[in-house]
Amino acid sequence: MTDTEERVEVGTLQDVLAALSDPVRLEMVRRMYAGAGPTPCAQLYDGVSKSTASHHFKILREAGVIDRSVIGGQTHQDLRLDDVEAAYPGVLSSILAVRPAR
Amino acid sequence: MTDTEERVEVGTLQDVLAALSDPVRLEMVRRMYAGAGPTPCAQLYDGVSKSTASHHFKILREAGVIDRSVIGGQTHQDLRLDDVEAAYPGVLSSILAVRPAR
DNA sequence: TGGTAAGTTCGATGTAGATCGAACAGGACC
DNA sequence: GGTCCTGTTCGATCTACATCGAACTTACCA
Repeated sequence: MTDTEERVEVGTLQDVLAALSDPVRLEMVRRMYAGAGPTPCAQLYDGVSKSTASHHFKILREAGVIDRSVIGGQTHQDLRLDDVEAAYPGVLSSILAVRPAR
Repeated sequence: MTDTEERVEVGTLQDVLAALSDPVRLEMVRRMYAGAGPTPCAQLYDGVSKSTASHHFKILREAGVIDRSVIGGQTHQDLRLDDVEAAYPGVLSSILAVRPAR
């Protein structure tokens, strides 16, 4: 069962850039992109604690970069690539295109 | 007379995003882009002090986003759009494409 | 009905950085 | 030589935020 929550507007360009300027968060976004689809939280980071990760998810969510959904009782994070692209064409996609291999 | 200084490599993507995530600095970059060409420092900001502006210039310079040149004894800042594009295609140009009018 | 696992929330802490004024350095110009 | 003008550097300050552990919530499962 998929239970998608209310999705807020994408934040300002400033919000989006600030959200992506943190290494932990950029890595999260990259993993979501690589995973293609809702991904359980725990697969999106390592090196920081659960509470820190949750803090970063919140910032990404408030910037409108990601979305939260609950699938079978488990929280998943979902990249809102299309929405961000619609708001700021090329910004997120070009960032994700950096470092094609590795 | 144009006296361009040693130009360092463009920083990491993280550096560039962090540099652009500050409102004062993004505005500086936008004005340089609009000006098209080396621009005197004073025209690139308002609302902050000289020393603060100089601090922001330094961060942009260290990220490889801008360049400093001295024209007729006066310091000018110059956007390194081509260099940043070469390193991270589409990133800076798509950011600058946001908010076409105003 | 416990127990475990996954996320969030809550304080607390530490550090990076945005900001300022004042002092300094280099040209242009008189 | 003096005197603006422009920009950088230097400390100092203050706030934002990245980080953690601990407590709480909810859901699944035995």
